[in-house]
Amino acid sequence: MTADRSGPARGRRATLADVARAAGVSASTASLAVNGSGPVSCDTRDRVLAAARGLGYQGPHPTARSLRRGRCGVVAVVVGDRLGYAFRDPMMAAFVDGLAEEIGTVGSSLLLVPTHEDAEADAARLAGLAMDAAVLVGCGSPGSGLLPGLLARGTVVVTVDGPPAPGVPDVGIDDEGGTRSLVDHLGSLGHRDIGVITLPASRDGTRPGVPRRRTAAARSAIEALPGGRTRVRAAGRNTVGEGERAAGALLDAADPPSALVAQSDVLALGCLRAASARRLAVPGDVSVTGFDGVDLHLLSGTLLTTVVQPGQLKGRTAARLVLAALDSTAPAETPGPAEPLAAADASAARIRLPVALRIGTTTGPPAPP
Amino acid sequence: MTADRSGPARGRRATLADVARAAGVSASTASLAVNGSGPVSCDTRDRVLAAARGLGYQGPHPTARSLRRGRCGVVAVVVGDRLGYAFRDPMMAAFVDGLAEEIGTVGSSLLLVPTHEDAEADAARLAGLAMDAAVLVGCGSPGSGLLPGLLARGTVVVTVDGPPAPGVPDVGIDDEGGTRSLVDHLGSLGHRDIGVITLPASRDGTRPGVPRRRTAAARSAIEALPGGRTRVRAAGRNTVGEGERAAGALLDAADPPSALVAQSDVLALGCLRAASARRLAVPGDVSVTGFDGVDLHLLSGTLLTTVVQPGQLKGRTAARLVLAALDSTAPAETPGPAEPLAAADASAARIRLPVALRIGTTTGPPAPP
DNA sequence: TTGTAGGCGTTATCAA
DNA sequence: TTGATAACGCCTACAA
Repeated sequence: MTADRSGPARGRRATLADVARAAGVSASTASLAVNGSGPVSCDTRDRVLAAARGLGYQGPHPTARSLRRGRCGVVAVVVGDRLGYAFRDPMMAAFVDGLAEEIGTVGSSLLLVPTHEDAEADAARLAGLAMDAAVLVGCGSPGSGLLPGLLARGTVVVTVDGPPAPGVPDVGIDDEGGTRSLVDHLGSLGHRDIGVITLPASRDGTRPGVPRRRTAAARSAIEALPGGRTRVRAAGRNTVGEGERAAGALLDAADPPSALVAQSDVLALGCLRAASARRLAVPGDVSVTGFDGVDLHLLSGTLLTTVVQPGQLKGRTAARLVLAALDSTAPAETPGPAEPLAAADASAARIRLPVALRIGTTTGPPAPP
Repeated sequence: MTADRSGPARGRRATLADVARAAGVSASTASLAVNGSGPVSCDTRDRVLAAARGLGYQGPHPTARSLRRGRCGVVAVVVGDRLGYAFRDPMMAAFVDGLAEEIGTVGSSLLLVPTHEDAEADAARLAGLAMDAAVLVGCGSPGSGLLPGLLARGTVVVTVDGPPAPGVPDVGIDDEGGTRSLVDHLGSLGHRDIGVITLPASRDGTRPGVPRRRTAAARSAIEALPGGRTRVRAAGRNTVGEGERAAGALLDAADPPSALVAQSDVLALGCLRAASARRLAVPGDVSVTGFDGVDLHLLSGTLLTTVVQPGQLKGRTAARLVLAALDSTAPAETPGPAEPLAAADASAARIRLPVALRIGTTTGPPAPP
C-alpha cells in the first residue's frame, strides 16, 4: 500500500485531491486517469483507480466540473403553469418525453420549472438555477418577461408554440391550417353556427399564442362559410372541467350552435361531457371537434374528430434545436464567441410541424331545424 | 461615473469581479451589497448596484455559488420509466405537483431523471448531476442499484412507495388496507371469482413493491372469502392499453371471473374498455375496481369504484421529508457531521398515508350463473 | 508520462 | 464598514 492515511475527513465526500494523495500522484494525473482523457501509464492508472475505489471516490463533483467546463448538462423546461395542470395534458407528457429522449442522448437532463408566481419571483428563481438551455413552453410571450433575463445570461433558449421572439428558435405546428381543416370539415357537413372553446390566453395558461392563432383561423374560416356565425367562449384552463363549463354556457343558449370547436382534446372531452349531461347526442344534436390527437380512451367506440399533432416529435425537435445551439455556442468565452452567436441568430429557426385532420365519430350533419 | 472601462470581455457574462472593479470596491464588498447579506454603507451599496445594473450583471453565477455553498437548490425526481409513460399516469402528475409546490417554498426546483437504460448507464448519469436530494419514485428497489451511489455521494434520499431501504425515509400509502377494502366490498356483493390485474413489477415499471403488496393483500383477502378464487394477470405497463389487454385475457377465459381488481385506475379504464369491447355490461356482467382515485373523466355518469389515495399530499410529504433531511444535514463538512447524520438515520421515517374506499357505479352483484 | 500553476465565480472568515 | 485571503473541486495549458 502506497496510500497514506491522510484520507478525507470523516463524513466528507472523497475528492480527486484525496485520490491523488492516496495514489501518490498529482491531482492532474489523477484527473487524467479517472477521466481516461490523456496519456497515463498503465501502472499509475491502476494505482489511481485503486485509490479511488479504496476511498469510495464517487467521480468528479458535478458542480465543480460544471464550473470548470462552463456546462452543467441541464436543460430547463419552463412551463407557464403549475405542474399538476401542465401534466394533466397528455400532450405535454408526450412533448416532455420526446424532449427527454433526445436531450438524454448527450447525457443531459431536464429541470422542471413551473412559473406561476409573480413575474419577478419567477425570473429570480430562474436566474438562480444552473442550466445550459431553457425550453419555454407556453411562456415565451413577452408578457412573461422571462426571455430577456435568460438571453442576458447567455442561456440558449428555444420557445415552443411561440409567439416567436427575435433571434430565438421556435417549434410549433400549423395551428391555422389545422383549425381551418376542422372548420372546413364542419362546413362541408352543413354547419354554419359554430362555437369555439378557446384555450386560456393569459400568461398563466399553457400555450399562449396558440389560442390567438387558432381563434383567428377559426373565425376567418367560419366567416368564409355562407351565413357563418362564430361564438367564442374561453376556458379558464386547459382542463376537462373548464371545457365542460365553457361548452355548457354555449349549449345553454336559447339557440345553441350546432358544432363546438374545442382548441384541445382535453377541452373537447369537456364538451362531450357537457353534451352528455344535457342529454344531447353527439353528433346528432351537436358536433364536437378537438385538437391534439391524444388518446382520450373514450369508451363505446367514440372517436374524437380532431387534428393530430406530433407531440413527441415536437419535443425531439425542440431538443435538436437546443443541441444545435449548444454546439454552435462556446461553453465559456472563446476566441470568437461573436461569430457562432451570430450564426445561431441568423438561423433562428421557425419550425412548423405538420398536422393531420382525423375524422372521428363526433362530427356529423347538423340536426334539421 | 467612477466606473472604469475595463468591463467584461465582449460576449462574456458580467461577473461579480467586474462589478466590484467598476464600482471601485473589493469583490467581497460587492458580494455583500448584491446579496444584501452584511453591513454595507448606503453609499457603497448604491454604487455597487448601479455598477451591476450598468454592466448588466445577472446575479451570482448559479454554479459558482453552488460550489461555494455546497448546495445547488435542485431536487431530483427519479422515475423508473420513460417520462412519457410515467406522466401518462395522472397520479404521477399530482405527485410531482405536490412535490414541486412544497420544494418551491425554499426556492428549489425539480430535476426530472428517467431511468430506463441499463443500470450502469442510469447510475452514471445520476452521478454526473448536481443535486441536493433525490426522490426515488418506483425505483428505490435494491434491484435498481441507484441507492448506494446516491448515499455514498452524501445525497439526501427519499423513496416513494418503497420498498423501504434501511436508513432511507419512505412515503407510501396503505396499499394492503386499500386492496382489502376493495375485495371485501366485492365479497359482500357476492363475488368469489376475482381477477387481479397487476402493475408491472420489474424495475422498469412505475412503482415496484406496490404490485407485490397489493397482489399479496388481494390474494389473502380473496382467499378469506368462502370459495374464493384468485386469478392474476400482469400488465406490462401502467397504461390503458395494457390494462385492456390483461383484462381481455381474463374475460376471454371459458369461465371468466365475475370481478376485476385493477391495481390502478388507468388499468381499470382498460378493463372497462375490454368489457365494452366484448359487450359485457359493467357491473351487470363484470364488476371493475381501480386504485388511485384520479379523475378519469368517464362519460355517461360512470364512476369507478376505487381506492382514493392522496397523490398531491404524497408529493408534499416526500418534499417535507427531503427538506427536513436537508435541514439536519450540513451543506458541506462541518464540525460534527456524524451527529446530525445519525439523527436523520434514526428518524428514517416510514410514512403511510391513509386511503379511502370510494364506491362508484362499476361494482355490483355478480350475474346469476 | 507526469507535475505545476492558474482560474472557473462566489462567498466565509478574519483582520484592518 | 471594508478588504485581503482562501477555499469549493475540477480541469487544461504548459513545462519538465
